[in-house]
Amino acid sequence: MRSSTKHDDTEKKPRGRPRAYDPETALRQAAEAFWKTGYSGTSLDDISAATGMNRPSLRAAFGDKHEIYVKALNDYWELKFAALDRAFGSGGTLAETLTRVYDAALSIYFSGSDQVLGCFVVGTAITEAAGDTEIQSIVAEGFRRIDADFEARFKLARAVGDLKQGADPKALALLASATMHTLAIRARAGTSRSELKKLAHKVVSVICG
Amino acid sequence: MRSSTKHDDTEKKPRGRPRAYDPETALRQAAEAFWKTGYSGTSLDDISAATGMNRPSLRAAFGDKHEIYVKALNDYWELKFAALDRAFGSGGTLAETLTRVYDAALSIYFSGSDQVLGCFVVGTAITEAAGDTEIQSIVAEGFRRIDADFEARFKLARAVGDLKQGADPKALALLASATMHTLAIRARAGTSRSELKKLAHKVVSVICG
DNA sequence: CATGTTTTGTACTAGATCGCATAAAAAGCT
DNA sequence: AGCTTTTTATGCGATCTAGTACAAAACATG
Repeated sequence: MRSSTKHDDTEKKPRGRPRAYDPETALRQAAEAFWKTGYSGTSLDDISAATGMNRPSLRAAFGDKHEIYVKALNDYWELKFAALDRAFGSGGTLAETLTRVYDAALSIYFSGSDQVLGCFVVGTAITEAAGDTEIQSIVAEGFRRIDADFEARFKLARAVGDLKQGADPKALALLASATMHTLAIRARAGTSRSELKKLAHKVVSVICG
Repeated sequence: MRSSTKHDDTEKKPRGRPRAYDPETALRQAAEAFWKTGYSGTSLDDISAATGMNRPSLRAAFGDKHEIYVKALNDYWELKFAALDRAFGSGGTLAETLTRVYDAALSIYFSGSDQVLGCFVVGTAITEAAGDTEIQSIVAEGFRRIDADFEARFKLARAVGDLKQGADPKALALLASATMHTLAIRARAGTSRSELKKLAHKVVSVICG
């Protein structure tokens, strides 16, 4: 938001003691901790261990536990949207695009360094969403966006003749999103990546065939 | 398991002080507590408050926190399977059956007394599944069974001519399960019941039409 | 009515968890 | 070098959490 995603040499050096840790990577490490054990299952000490920062530094940098989680959640959505945008935007047939989208999702779901963690949102935020309106609305907004992306792609496919005229883009978009949800769930439930790739392939065949 | 689901008058009266709470309803109350706030987010004191039992009684009746949760999880699967079996077994066309199945699922997902809680498994067990092999296998086994139920129903539909010969029952079963998953997720993310009913209707139309 | 049996209710211990207060460290500025 | 600023690091206190020990209560049996 405010500072150096790309280093900006016009910035003056800050006044006091320099930070020992990069905020971006620290947030990502905190997110990984939440990703493994969920919001309630992760203590600030866990996050402290994951980032190498001590608790007062964590608080100064990101706020309390809830704020850290919300930042991690927003960060995850950005990561995911970026990956999906790339998958949606690389051209090709509808089937090719859908396959790329699901591959991109699986790459994230299987990105855990030592375990399979699935989707951060489905795997951790959904649990909190029931009792936390802020998290709930962040989650819902992300889903809306993905639904819209799918729907736009199906409309395009129908216009181009890649999909038959009678097809309902909104209905297909919901099915496409549902497929992403089931991938997220099943990844965390232990289904292997190759199995999920087959699942995605079958779905693409049904939708496009 | 061992005793009175239906009261069994051949049982002798137990020897000591009678239980103040019915184990079955207590377990259901404990499950509702977990359902709201997840495994880690629910303390034994919360469960104690929900059931009216104090902690030593809880432990004597159900074991430690993890055992209580596992019992609640198995109990939920039983409840859900019973509802699905009814929905699958009531005859009618494929479209009618699927609609009944999703209605049954939504009835459970919206059964919370004061909030919408979605699916117990998707909303709470999936979070734990990543780091808990016992929970993971219980979850995975339930999914397998539902997948199989759907597949059997699609095979039947194809045999009866309710579905075109080229249809792939396994692929459709995965789509049908995915739809249930997305209902579970979206319910907890705040989507209204009527909206989800429409979603299910669209999916049924795509699958059957 | 005394005894044994089982459950309930209270209370204590140990450890986890979080927030915060305070000191020490590391830099820039004059 | 001394002062200011910002971060890091340590540690304390209050609360939460889980497990368990122990006494009281409630019942059946003889």
